[in-house]
Amino acid sequence: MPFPMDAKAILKDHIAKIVSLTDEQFDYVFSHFKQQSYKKGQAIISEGDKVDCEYFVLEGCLKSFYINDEVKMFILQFAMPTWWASDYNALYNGGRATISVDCITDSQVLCLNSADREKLCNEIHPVEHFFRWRTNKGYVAAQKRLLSFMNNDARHRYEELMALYPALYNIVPKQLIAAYLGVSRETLSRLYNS
Amino acid sequence: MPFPMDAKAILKDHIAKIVSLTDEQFDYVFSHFKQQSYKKGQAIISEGDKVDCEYFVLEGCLKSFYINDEVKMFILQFAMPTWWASDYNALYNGGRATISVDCITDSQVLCLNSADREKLCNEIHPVEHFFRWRTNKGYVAAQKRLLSFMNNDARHRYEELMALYPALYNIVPKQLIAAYLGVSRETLSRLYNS
DNA sequence: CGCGCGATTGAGTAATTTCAAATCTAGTGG
DNA sequence: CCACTAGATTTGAAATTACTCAATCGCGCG
Repeated sequence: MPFPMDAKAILKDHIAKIVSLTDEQFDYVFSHFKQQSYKKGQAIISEGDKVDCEYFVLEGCLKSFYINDEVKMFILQFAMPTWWASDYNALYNGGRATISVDCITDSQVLCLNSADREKLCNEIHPVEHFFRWRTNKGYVAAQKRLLSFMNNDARHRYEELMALYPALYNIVPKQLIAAYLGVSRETLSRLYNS
Repeated sequence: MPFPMDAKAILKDHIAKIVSLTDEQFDYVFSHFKQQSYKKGQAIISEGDKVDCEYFVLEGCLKSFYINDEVKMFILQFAMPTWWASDYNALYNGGRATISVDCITDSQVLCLNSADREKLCNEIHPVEHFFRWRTNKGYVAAQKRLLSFMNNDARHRYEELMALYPALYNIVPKQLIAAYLGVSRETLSRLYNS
């Protein structure tokens, strides 16, 4: 995707699905976002970083992940366009990142500072409503995934994931899918060849 | 615990930790809550119910759980005093309950209708802020638990749970702990006797 | 053509589950 | 105070499942 893209329109649409802002309000909100480009493989948040932004994906695909002591990676989230990503624990509690975020493909993001988000939430009630809605969606999704983890085996979770985001199949290497499902890549491979 | 208890003071404290409301505002907010008593084992939300309330625990202990086709139970959350519980998926998306909620011990709760919550969020900006904060906490906690599920074995998760809520050990039967950790009760038993 | 990364396959091992049986514990009624 | 019962917990043994490690395969790109 060589060039521009109306970041503003994309964000505006996204927000308008939930709350209505006047044009001035939206312009003001938008002025707090910074657009950034990243290349495939590039890190956005690395373990140990101070985290003060969250990222809205315009284009491309990010992953947020954790790497344990045995250097095994676990993927918390794939972030596709109009999704948000960050280390929300560090972002809200002010610690250093334990969750990393990087780019699976070349990506365009809008980045919003946490202090700015709080300011906007304070100044414009509908913005606060929007962020409550968004977090709520994330919460419900996380609970669903947790349940699926406890209840379903890896094959079932694999099919669930593919049904939900068919696009992933072509974009992300299978080992990342395995890291999302919480199984070894060998196990995943055996799963869908039988 | 034979008798009263200042429900109002408990909720007021809880909210005041996050946002400040005037006394009139809080009185108004509080007027939308209904206090209810439940006995040990009693159901608050059952699978298939229409869900239109969420519950703030004043006293006692609830669990929210899912039961699968093989009648195996998985616990999403133990709700202790000042925690909130409901089937948030059904509550926000308007479906029937797939998650049930019941009482592990005799309990006192304050119940808030979803329509009322939205009304209050609309009318009083700080209330919306409060609920955003609360949901955010839940979101971060759910992500942490998800990671722990992928990364740690059952023993580790058991120790984590006990470190976080030592009170549970004396209150809830071990099989419920197992249902929370996502292991069989036999495995849990073997875990902490070695 | 051959390198390198990702994906697959095989074999042995470790962890968890299931099913069944034995044990423990708190509360009840005599 | 004791016997009894229901529910909870523990233990054993076999079966299942996923893991690791190692080797092989397949394919795109220089």
